[in-house]
Formats: sequence, structure tokens, C-alpha cells
Amino acid sequence: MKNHQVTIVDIARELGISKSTVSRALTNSTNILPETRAAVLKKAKELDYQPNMLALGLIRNESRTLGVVIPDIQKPFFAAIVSGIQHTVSRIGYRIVIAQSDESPLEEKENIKALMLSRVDGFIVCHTRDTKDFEHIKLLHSKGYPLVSFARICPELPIPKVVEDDFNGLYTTTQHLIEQGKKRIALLAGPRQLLASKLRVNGYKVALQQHGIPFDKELVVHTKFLHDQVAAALERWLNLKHPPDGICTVYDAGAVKLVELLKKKGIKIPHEMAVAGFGDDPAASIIEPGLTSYAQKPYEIGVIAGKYMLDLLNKKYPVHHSDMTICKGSLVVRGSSR
Amino acid sequence: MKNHQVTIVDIARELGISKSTVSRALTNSTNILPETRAAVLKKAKELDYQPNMLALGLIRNESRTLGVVIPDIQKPFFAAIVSGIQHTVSRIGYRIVIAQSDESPLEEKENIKALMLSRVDGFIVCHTRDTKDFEHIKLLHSKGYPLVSFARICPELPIPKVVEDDFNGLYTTTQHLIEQGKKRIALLAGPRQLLASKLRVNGYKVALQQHGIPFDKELVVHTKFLHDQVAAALERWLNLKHPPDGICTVYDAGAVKLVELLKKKGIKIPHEMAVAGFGDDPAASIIEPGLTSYAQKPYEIGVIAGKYMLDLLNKKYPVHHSDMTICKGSLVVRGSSR
DNA sequence: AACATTCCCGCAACCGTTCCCGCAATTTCG
DNA sequence: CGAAATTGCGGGAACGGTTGCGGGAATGTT
Repeated sequence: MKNHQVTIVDIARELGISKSTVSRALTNSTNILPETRAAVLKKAKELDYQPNMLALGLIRNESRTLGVVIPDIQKPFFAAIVSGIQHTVSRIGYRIVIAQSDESPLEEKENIKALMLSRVDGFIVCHTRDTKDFEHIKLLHSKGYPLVSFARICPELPIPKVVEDDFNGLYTTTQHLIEQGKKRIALLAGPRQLLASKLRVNGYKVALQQHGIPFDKELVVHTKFLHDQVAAALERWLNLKHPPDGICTVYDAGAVKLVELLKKKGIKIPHEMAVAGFGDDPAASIIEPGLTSYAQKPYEIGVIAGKYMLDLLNKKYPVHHSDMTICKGSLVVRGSSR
Repeated sequence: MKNHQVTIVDIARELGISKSTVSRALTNSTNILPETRAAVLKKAKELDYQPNMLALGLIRNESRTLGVVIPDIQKPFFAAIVSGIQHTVSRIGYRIVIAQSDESPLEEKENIKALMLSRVDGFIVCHTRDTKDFEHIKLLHSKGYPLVSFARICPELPIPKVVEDDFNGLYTTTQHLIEQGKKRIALLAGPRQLLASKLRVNGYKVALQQHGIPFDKELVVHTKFLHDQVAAALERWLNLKHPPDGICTVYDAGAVKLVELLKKKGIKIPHEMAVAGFGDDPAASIIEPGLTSYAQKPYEIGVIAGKYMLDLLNKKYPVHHSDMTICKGSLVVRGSSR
């Protein structure tokens, strides 16, 4: 069975030449007699020779493998990004190994450590919701590892980044609800410490401000993306003296949950309460009424992150290159607001 | 920067001992003076030594990396399986590199070839819908590679397999529709050549037969999972002299599409037409009415496939071990049939 | 005190490949 | 026609580890 893989030494022995010559025939095009090379190639095919990339990697000190650290591959958002990364880098002969942090900062750290041991050539990372300590990734950076981060980034690190258009997303959706005649718009926000979360809240605030609507902090609820928190937020809003007539959310799953709750309560969507989401998840077009949502292109984010990584690997950038691509999205208007 | 990684030789030089001693201190617990080992460990930590797994892999002829070849990571089904695999094997120190075939048999072949070159230790594979030629994977098997396949399998290959309960799934859903009083049940099936597809059609047939309902081949439409084909199938059924009063499908996306089309036509669900799906996708619980669907546990499939692989790697099985786990699912009944 | 035994450690080979260096044979050129 | 340049190939070091073997010192046994 798998007792002995064919090596260049085997080829050399069979042909009665040295392994250096075999190596030259298979790689370097110079300093080799065409007939010799032909003989080697023929014998290589005959023996079904497969070069051992581990040995090559040992010499070159590279594995042609990239580590991709994400919270959860089962989220459509991350799955699409992984897909984009894989398609992009595999064309240049890179492989990706994926590790899930399951939203645990500790697991994120462990994963990065493990990937370092297996000598990946670079890292593409999206941090946990709760990652506050960025020492592990700064260490990576200080060791000179090519590093790209996306979506949930560490702003102070001078590395390429790819993010969604958090600000504009909420700015656009909020403005849209205002244009639909809504006067009092609530916001179902994300965790406070998350940068993306802050940006989205800002987009919401600026849109209100530009239309002369006062900001009311009673209308903003920060969540950790948990279902119960959504229900609680809705209860709170409905019990206000002046309840809202529209709700923006920073994630579709929350918006979907809201729509379900509102329907159960018999509150008419969008007339009594408009709802808008963020992400344009598959669910947005399935639920009824359709969910107005700011569509992003996670696959594109993956492609861009992959390209950044390839550029880093090819040393196209100076050492401390800090570039950031903000992926523009677009508002998909559906029945929940129209 | 990344000029020179610390090696055991560096440690040896600093301590004035030989590299074999360092190696023994770091691995072998025997034949080493405790003080020496302590000194080595201390120095290793001090220099932040990271063992080079490539070098180790070269010696052991293994990479502790598994190749996972799937059609499309963006499908929730595959994403969940990948998640299960990753969680299972990473606890034993294995990494997974994923490659997408995008449902192209050629790409599937190329991916496997590329993964072979990078010396993965084993393969976990789900074939393309259109894979008819299994030579590439038989080659893998004949070379002695640990091999596990799932969902879309090659039945003749004596390797561990993990599949959904295709037969029972459709048997159960069909029977359920019959119990709901449906007399004429159509079937939206998958591609003819797919084994899983055949099994599901059989489940449907047997359920009909056991309840004395004649099989009518006009009521069965084979698709390649395309949306237009769903619409065409529905048209055809509705134009029959005796249209069906219930539809079973072999995939949720098709069932969801059917529900949407039926609603657009004003046909009452489930009274005039019941619908059932397969897979219990997230969409099934979001759409209205809720979609009755045979729930499978893709994450579990991944876990089992991962365990099979670990067993193979540990040589727990004889060479031609051919085991198959059929993952039982359960029918989730919702408004589309009740 | 002489010998056997144990215990640490260093030497060197090895995994599969690349690549530099040098040697011999052939070709080029004055 | 002889020196120089070129060409094709083999030898061997290197990449970063592991491991069998053997040597020398310390210890144990009569």
C-alpha cells in the first residue's frame, strides 16, 4: 500500500543518473540535455511520481497554505467569505485550512497558535464578537506573518482590512424609513464594543440628524444577537409612551425575529411598524412580508481579502501596509418597509 | 522580520549541547537528565521556539492535514458538515483544508490531485451531482489513502460512508401526506443518476404502495435542482386531468419555491395542496406557512465522517473496511401539510 | 578493586528536495 | 591548434527535525 512513495532518487536509480539531474529535469529548464529531460519525464510518469511538497516547503520555508480563522462557518456570511477566499487563492496554488473560534476569544487564540505551528504562510482572520485583547494577533504581525483581517477588525493594526459599509448601511436604511414617512425609528444594535456596531449606530444617528429627527437613546437597544434580547427590546419599545413606528436592525436574523413577533401581535407591517435588516440573508426574501435589507456581498469580501493576501505574499506592499477596502452594499427594498 | 525562525540548533548552541539532546528534551521523556531538560525547556520558552511541523512531517511522512472536497461551502448542508468535521478532527490535532468542486466533476478531480500533491493524510469527499466516473477516487483508494465519503457516495468502493436516511425520509413524508388525507401525491425528485435520488424515489414509491395508492409516473418530475424546472413541474401537474393534492420534494429549496408559486396562484396550502420538503433548511421555518420537512443533522454527519477518518488514520479498521452509517432524521410537521 | 550495568549525551544518518560548486567533455575563438 | 568559454552532470550541503548507536562517566555488585 502506502509503504513507499516514489521519490526522485527512485527515478535517478532506475535511469542510472544522479538525483540532481532528475531534479533539474523536473524544475530548472536550463543546463539539461533535452533527451535526458525527456527520459526523466517519461520515467516520472511511468512511476507516477508525485513531488513531496513537504520537502519543498522545508527548503523554501513555506507551506503554500493559508490559515482562515472565523467564528462560525455555518453562518451564511462566513461561508460565502470562505468560498470567495478559497476560489481566489487556489488559482495561485494556495490551500486554505479553516479553523472556527465558535465566538470564543480563547479558541481564537488557540487556533492561531495551532496554525502557527503547522507553518501556514499567512492568516486571514475575523475576530470573535468578544475579542478585546488583540495581543495574539499583534504577535503574529510582529513576527512578520502576512495578515489580512475582515469584518471585525483591530483598527490599530497596520494591515490590509476588508469591511462592510457599516456606516452607510445603517445610514441608508434609516434614511429609507424616514422617506417612507416614519417619524420615530428604533434601532436594534449589536454589542457595544464592536467597531462595526459603533459605525452602524453612527450611520443611524447621522441619518436622523440630517432629517431633523431628534436622537432618543431610549430607542436604541444593544444586543449580543440573542433571540430573547430581541423580544425584550420589542416589549420595551411597545410600552414606551411614544412607541416607534419603524425599526432598523444591524442584523437580519434579528429583523426576521422582529417580523415574526410583530405578526404574532397583530401589528401591521409596514403600516404600523416598518422593519429593516442588514445583510440580505436568504431568509430576507423568504419571510412575509419580504424584509427590506442592506445587501452586502460577502463573497466579494472573501475575494478581496484573498487578493490582499496574495499581494502580501508577493511582497507587493511595504512592510506596514495598512489598506482598507470598504465594500459598498445596496438597499434591497421589500414589503417590510414599503 | 521573518528572517530566521528559532530552531533546536539555536537552542543547542546557546546551551552548548547537541541538538539531539535538545530534541530528546522536547519529545522523548527518557534518557535525559531532568536538569538538562529543564534548561532546554526554559531556553525554548525564552527564545519562543516553535517546532517546524514540515520537518516533522517529512520524517513521519504525514502532514496531519485532511483534505475535504465538497461541492459548495455556501450550502448550509455542507457548511454544517464541514463544521462537524473540523470540530471532530481538530481535537486530535488534525487540520482540514477545504476545496470546492462547484459541482464540476473536472474541478473535483483537479482538487483531489492538488491535495494529493500537498500530501494530505486523508480525504473526506462528497461527490458532484454529475460525477459518474469514479476513477480518480478509486486511484486514491488503491494508493492506500484513508478515505471517507458522505452523502453522495460511490457504492462500490469499500470505504466508510455516511449518508442521510434517504429512503426513510421520503417514505416518512409521503406517508405523512397520505395520513393527512391526500390521495394523489406528486414528487419533485432529483437527478436520475444520483444514488440518493433513487433511494428517495423508492421511499416515496413504497409508501404509496403500502397504502394502496397506485404509482403514477406522470406525477414524478426529475430535476437538476433548478428553479425553472420547479415552475415547469408545477405547471405540468396543475394541467393534468387529475392534478395532485400534495407534493413531496427531495430538497427544501424546491419546496420553498413551490410554496411561493402556489401562493402566487392563490392555491390554498395545505387544503388544496400540501407540500413537504427534505432537509429542514432554515428557510423551512421562516416561510409561511411553515414547511413540513424531513430534518437531517448535517453537523452529525460531519462528526461521524470525522470519526471514521480518525479511526482509519489510527488503523483501527482492516484495509478494506466498508462501513456505512445511515443518519436517521425526523419529520418536522408544519403548516404546509397540517 | 575489578567488572558489569546503567544513564546521559554526542555523532551521524535520514526524510525528499533544491541548489551551489566543481569536474570533464565539448564547443568557440583568436 | 591550444586556451578559454560553455555545457551537462554528479557530489554534497542544506532545510529542521528524530533516532539508533556507541562512548564515557557514574553507579552497583561481588
